[in-house]
Amino acid sequence: MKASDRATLGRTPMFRDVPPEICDRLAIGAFVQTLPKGALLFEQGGEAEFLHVLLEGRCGLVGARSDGEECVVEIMHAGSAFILPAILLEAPYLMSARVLETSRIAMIPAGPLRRALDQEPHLMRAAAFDLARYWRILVQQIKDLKLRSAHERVAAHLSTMCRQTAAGPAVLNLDQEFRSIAAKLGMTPESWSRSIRQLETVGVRSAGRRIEIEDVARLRAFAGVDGLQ
Amino acid sequence: MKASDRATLGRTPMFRDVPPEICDRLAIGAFVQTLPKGALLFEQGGEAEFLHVLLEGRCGLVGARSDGEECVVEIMHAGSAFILPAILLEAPYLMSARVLETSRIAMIPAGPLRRALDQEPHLMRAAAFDLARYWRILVQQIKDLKLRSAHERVAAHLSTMCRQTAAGPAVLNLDQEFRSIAAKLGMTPESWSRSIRQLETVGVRSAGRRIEIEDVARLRAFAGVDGLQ
DNA sequence: CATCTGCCTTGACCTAGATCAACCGTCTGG
DNA sequence: CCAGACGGTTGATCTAGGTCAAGGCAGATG
Repeated sequence: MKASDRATLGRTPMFRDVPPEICDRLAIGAFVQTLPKGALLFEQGGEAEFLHVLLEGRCGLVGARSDGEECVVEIMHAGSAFILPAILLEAPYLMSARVLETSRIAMIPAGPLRRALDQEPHLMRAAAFDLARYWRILVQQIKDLKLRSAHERVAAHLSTMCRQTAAGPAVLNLDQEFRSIAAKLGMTPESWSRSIRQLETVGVRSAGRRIEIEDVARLRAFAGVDGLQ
Repeated sequence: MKASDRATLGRTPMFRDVPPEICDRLAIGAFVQTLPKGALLFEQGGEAEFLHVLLEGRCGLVGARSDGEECVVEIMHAGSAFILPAILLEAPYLMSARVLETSRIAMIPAGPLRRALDQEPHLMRAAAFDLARYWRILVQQIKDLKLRSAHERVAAHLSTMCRQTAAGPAVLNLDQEFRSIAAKLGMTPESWSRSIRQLETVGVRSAGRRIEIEDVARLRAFAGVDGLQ
């Protein structure tokens, strides 16, 4: 593992508060993979052999049915560690992971990680906090699916995309494929397209990947955002 | 806290593997509440002041929109601890909790718990494992919502209700209100009713709260259960 | 015993969003 | 330069499941 990768790892939410010497120890046993778009990182039902830390790029966690139907459960961005629960519980993966755009991924072997977790309270603490953060993200997503319409989910997504802006105008440059965003939001690309259209009524103007928002507060109000996310 | 409650607490998944003396310390600062059906345990957006451990009964975790619309995210059964993430992160509740049937709940103050977590690796470890288990439950639920139809979710629910039976016939006696189950499964009571009806085609016979299943394996196949839950 | 209230079921209807199909830019490789 | 391939848009249609309204039934209450 290169020094620059080691540094990136140390800035990750999961490892940020872990003493450097523990990180170093884990980094020694780890390696970094660069994978192209479309690569399958691991498969639902498989044994968890590595903690994956996304240094750069984007990956999708997708659930599959027995009949081959798939859905995107979550999209991981640079800095995210997955899939810790499977490692802790020594349980098979609940989802597959697919690379959405060329990614650099640190692979930390499960065995040494489990041992380090048991020996280093700091690391276990970091793991617990990381899990707690993800728990909230998942809960938020369930709330989204259960009590927001597709239009509202799109509005909520856009407004979290510009979370630094409290109110007033904003401009977004969406770099993800629309199909991935749509899948994450639990809708088809067609519906995403129509929703973007629909949002013109609350001051959202779109031109390709560039999206102009007249007033973020207005968009938030439409989405029914509760300030908890 | 009564001795019997203390014993129940010690059999909980969260506290099972925690050394008794640590449990005792927490139990001293804790108290037990008995609440009737309908009581509001805590409210979305509020500050997390207690870890709640459900000793007996059932509670629903419900998310709310700003306009008052609500949805059930999860139903907690006896033995479950909630809501740990809010306590760890000192973040406001993402959901409200409502008592679904008369419940006894151990209330463990957040401050002492946080301190104990930081001092006792065993406790932090137990917390991490508990969070990991819940993470998987939530992921499973998202997969359910995104790639199963209402009928299939009902089938899946029934088949997990009789998870001790691998195949062959089974009889269930559902003691929860149907409306709660329906809400948890993300559908209306009417749809639940119709789904139960529909499942007659795969050998499910229902009479009030008693449900007979001709062949659990057949039901599982219909639900597309993947053996991971 | 009669009434009421809450839970469940059933039927008729409606709508959000999926599906299917055609089409349009843009980018890539020959 | 042209031919695909790919990602996105748009329109037409279909359907799962929500909504609304009307009972039915059982347990609580007078």
